[in-house]
Amino acid sequence: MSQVRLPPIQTTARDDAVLAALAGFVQQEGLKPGDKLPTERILAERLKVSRNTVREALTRWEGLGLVERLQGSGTFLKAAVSPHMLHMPLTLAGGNDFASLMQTLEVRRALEAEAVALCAVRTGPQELSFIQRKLEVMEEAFHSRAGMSSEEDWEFHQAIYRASGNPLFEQLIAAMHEMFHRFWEHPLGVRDFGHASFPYHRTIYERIAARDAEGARAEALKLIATVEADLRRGEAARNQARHA
Amino acid sequence: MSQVRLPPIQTTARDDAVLAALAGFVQQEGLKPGDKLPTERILAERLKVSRNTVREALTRWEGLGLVERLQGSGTFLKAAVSPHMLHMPLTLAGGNDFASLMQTLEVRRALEAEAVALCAVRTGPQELSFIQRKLEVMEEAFHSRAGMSSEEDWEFHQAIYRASGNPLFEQLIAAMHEMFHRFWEHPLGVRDFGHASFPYHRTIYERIAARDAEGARAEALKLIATVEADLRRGEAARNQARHA
DNA sequence: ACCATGCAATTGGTTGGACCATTGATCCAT
DNA sequence: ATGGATCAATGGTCCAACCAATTGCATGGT
Repeated sequence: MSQVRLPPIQTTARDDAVLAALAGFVQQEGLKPGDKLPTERILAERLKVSRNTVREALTRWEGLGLVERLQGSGTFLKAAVSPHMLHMPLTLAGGNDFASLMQTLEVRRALEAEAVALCAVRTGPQELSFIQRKLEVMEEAFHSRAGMSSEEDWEFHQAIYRASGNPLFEQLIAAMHEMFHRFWEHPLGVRDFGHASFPYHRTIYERIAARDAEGARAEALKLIATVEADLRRGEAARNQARHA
Repeated sequence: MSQVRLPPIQTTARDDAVLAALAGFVQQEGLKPGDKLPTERILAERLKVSRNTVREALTRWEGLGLVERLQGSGTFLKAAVSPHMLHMPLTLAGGNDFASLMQTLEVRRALEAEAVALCAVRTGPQELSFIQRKLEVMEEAFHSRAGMSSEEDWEFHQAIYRASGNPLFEQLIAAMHEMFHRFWEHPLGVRDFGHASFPYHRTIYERIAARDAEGARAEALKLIATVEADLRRGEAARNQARHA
């Protein structure tokens, strides 16, 4: 690495200064996600900068998902924020075709298997009961709504990722989830999608509760396999329809 | 899913509209990274919006690393941009370098194991010989420079991800790699870092060449384990020094 | 008392215009 | 031809006003 890291001195970095100050304020004030932070006008006045500058800074935080702005209401913290944090913007070029869907699923398989295993090792009793509650909600929704439980399903998985002790898993799989749903908006011909995966949610939970990391990983892999099979089944049906 | 996907009509989404229009422009014009895009003033005029609005939109892209703004010079494309892409800013709560490094490493373990296994199944003879060449370059660099071969090391791994047939793996692990190196800038006490992982590069290659997916996965896990051990060793030494 | 309607203050979103700071090219004197 | 000064282009900041959505309060009807 011959290129010594000498960033050119920045005589003008008001945005960063604003964000740094705001991060310090948040920490000092002990603000948590959901709390409201000061008005743009107040920030501008206090920091002795233009409201425009404040807005550009907040726009950056909004883009990073750290903050949510509601017109007429205020700006609210959306995630924990600390003075020293690292942002790694990731842009994925996802297509809306079968191949892209399979690719996101492959990544999900890799991440989910590891997250579930970590969860089995690390989760505490409190998080475990939280996961259990999500599981029960999901199972009830499944039975009462004849298999449509994708929202509760997702919350169950999220609870697991959160209990893995590594926030990166939650963020990455959320990205995969969103890519998946780009395609999912308009139902794509696979009826009863997700039915086959249903029983594995409980088996995964049981393996986690038993602290059986490898068992949990195996069950997660089975779950992903059923989703993959559903996907292939739908694709085959679609190809057949097209050739008819 | 009781919550039907009905996004509230947005009477005000000028920023997004600007970015959508700009993304379309970039694609239509065939602009590539490094190219300069229109002036803020021109964009404001053409899109019939205020320059401030254009600026807020570009600020979002800048925050996502898609664009670079140089005062006095212009705004330049920094990454490929297409109308349909997913932005997922990853945020790592800093403050504790060691914890952050371990978190990126856990994700890398999940992804690398799967990528290596997929590679063993899918790679063709041409990609295989490419990987072999990267391996030999890396081994020579290792021997001639007394263990410093991080650049060639990385290229070897990249070749494998590329041969996995799933571009998402390459993008995601590249993100992990960059995060890892953000902390790595200032060497943090672990001398001979990476020495222990050296032999596993060849064993991974051999398992891939033998089309042994599970064997390759096992070797990759061993490699990650050595890196993790190095990391823990350095952390322990640092803690000891602090308590002295 | 209770509830609904509507007014008014608050707050983020947008606009237009001005000026500053940096960059890069152009032009001029040597 | 070279070196330096000048100037236009461009992003960065500021200001003051207005628009649009939200919220809460006050007023009035039941």
